[in-house]
Amino acid sequence: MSTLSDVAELAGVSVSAVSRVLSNAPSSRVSGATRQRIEDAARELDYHPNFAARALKFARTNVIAMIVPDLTNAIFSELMRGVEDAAAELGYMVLLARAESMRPIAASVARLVGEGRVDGVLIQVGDNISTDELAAILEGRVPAVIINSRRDDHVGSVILPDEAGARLAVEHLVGLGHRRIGFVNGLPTTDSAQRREVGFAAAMAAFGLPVDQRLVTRLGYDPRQGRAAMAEIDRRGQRPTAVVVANVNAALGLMLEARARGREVPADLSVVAIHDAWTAENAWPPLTTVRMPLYELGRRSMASILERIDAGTIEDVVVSDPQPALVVRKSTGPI
Amino acid sequence: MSTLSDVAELAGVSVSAVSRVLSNAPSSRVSGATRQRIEDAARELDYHPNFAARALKFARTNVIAMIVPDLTNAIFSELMRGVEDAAAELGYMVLLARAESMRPIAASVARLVGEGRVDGVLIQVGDNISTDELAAILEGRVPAVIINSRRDDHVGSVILPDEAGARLAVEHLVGLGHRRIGFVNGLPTTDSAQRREVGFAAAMAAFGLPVDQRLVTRLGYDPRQGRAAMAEIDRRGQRPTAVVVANVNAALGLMLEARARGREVPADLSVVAIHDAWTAENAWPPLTTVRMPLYELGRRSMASILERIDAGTIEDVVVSDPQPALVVRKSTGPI
DNA sequence: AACGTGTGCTCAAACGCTTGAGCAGGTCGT
DNA sequence: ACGACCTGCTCAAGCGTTTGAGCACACGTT
Repeated sequence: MSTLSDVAELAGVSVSAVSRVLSNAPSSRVSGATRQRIEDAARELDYHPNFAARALKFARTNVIAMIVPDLTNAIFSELMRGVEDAAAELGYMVLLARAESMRPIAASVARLVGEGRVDGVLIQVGDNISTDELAAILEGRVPAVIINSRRDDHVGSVILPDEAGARLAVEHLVGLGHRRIGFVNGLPTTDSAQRREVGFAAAMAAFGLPVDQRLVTRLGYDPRQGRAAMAEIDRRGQRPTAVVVANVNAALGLMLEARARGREVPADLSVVAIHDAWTAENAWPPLTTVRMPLYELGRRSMASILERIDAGTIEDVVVSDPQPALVVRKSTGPI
Repeated sequence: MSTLSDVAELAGVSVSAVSRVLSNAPSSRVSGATRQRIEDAARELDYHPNFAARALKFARTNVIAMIVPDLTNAIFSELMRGVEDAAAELGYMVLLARAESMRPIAASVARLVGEGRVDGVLIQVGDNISTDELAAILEGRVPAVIINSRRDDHVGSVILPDEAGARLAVEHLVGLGHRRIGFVNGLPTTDSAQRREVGFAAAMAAFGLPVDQRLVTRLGYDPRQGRAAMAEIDRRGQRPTAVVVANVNAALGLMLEARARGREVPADLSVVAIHDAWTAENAWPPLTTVRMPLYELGRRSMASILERIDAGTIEDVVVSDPQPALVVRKSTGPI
């Protein structure tokens, strides 16, 4: 790793000259000849500006942290792809941090920002932490954007059109003739779960269908909790002809449990999940889903945190381009 | 973000005193009283040592980069968990970089290390790049460890006991009475695929069973390629009673295609895959797998890169603790 | 009284980079 | 012929840390 002064020495000029040439400053005022010598020297020594030195000088690292509840979630990879692509285009890098519970989140965020390792944080909250707690932790002191959870506060957010997604799922099922439709949701404390439930209820109401609370569970987004939801609905002695599941992962578990209980999908039970992932098309039966713009969610989040950092703007965004779209596979059928 | 001199001012001492106290240097020689004042001041100002300044001083960032072919792979999350846990314990952070093809790998590694952003890189190679190419890129100049691919060269590696894993799968199937056993492998250029095939062949030989090349495909590790493998074996007019699939993801696709072709798993075809993941237990039928120590692979990789950085040691490690273990679910049955 | 020896601090340089200020020499206008 | 101005550079400070060297004072010894 060669430094500016190595290059300066080789080119026979001062470090300032080299710095100005290599970062082609507007007011460089360097002759063509020296410019050439400097560029040659830099190339010969394979010069790369030292990251730490620039970070120290500018109090800017061009790194943002992405904090996620778990890596297992099939949704994460698509989201992350969006974040990374946008970051790359804007000259940023992404530091990934996993945080299972709230305490590590508080600790990591404090360290990351306190030490000046990152310029800002992107936080994808899961079931594990409420938005209120989170906001309390951040207290608006650190540039942060919350993904998938809204918070009209001193911290920005970017979310998906969850109501619309849920509505699409209901419309599909109703179109197939279903009327006894269940809803398998995430934890009721989760912001996105709340919005999806609102969307579900609104869509049902629009069709003049009642929401039977015995067909509604709020156990969580994971496969295991999807299984539990199926078991719970069964235990209540209920037989919906179709269910909207708020998350692909939960839907996978739910289908498994349905089968274990002798119920065929879609013959006995139609299943449509919100969020699409590669696991959906490789499930059996291949899962009908509502594809949400996760990639764009990632991109938009990155844009939003940079806005926050550069301009101080705090915004709450809903990413609805492209619109949520129904992906019909084999897990839904006519009644 | 307060600095050392802020603390020094508040405590009424010099920055050096503060530095020595807060990094509790062995030769501090500070009175109890000033030590107390300094610590109080630091707490009051919520002082955190600036990362960039330390990095500049020590030419060390305590960050390592993890480069992966794609985030979608269910295997990745377990591996990453191991890497992160080990990193956290050792005071390191992980910078995640995705790299679809070779060129970005070369570019990112060069930048990351050249700019001194990271102290070393962990590279999980996929089907997309050969180990030879990779080694050429690195040329031993950057501290790197390759995961899942061996390379007895100027670059370290840490891999899994792939032969043993494949053997376990074969033993399970033979124990169930199968004799016409197929092998659905990753691309033949992939190092791990080669080892798994060696293990498969050796195990078959140990049982006195022939390896019928018409039952062997080498199409890739992805679900899509698993589907293609099933189709290909069918096209060859072959009917194995069981297959060993070199990767869970491919196995999922293969089961889907088998069903599409009217073959029941496990009644008509037993399927066992190498690598366990949450997708395996949520598949239908739940997939029998050979669980490999992926978490430990991650941990060991982190340990290995730090060895490389600190001591310069270049090692080639096989992670076999815990041993590969058969996880019997519902995709395999007696003939 | 002079001297060594701790003790408890401070000084200042260095890590690699950026950037406002300054300086020598040439060119131009009057 | 003399100031004004441009051109092409260099100087030096500063970002926040660490750390060897140094300094003032107190204490115990001869």
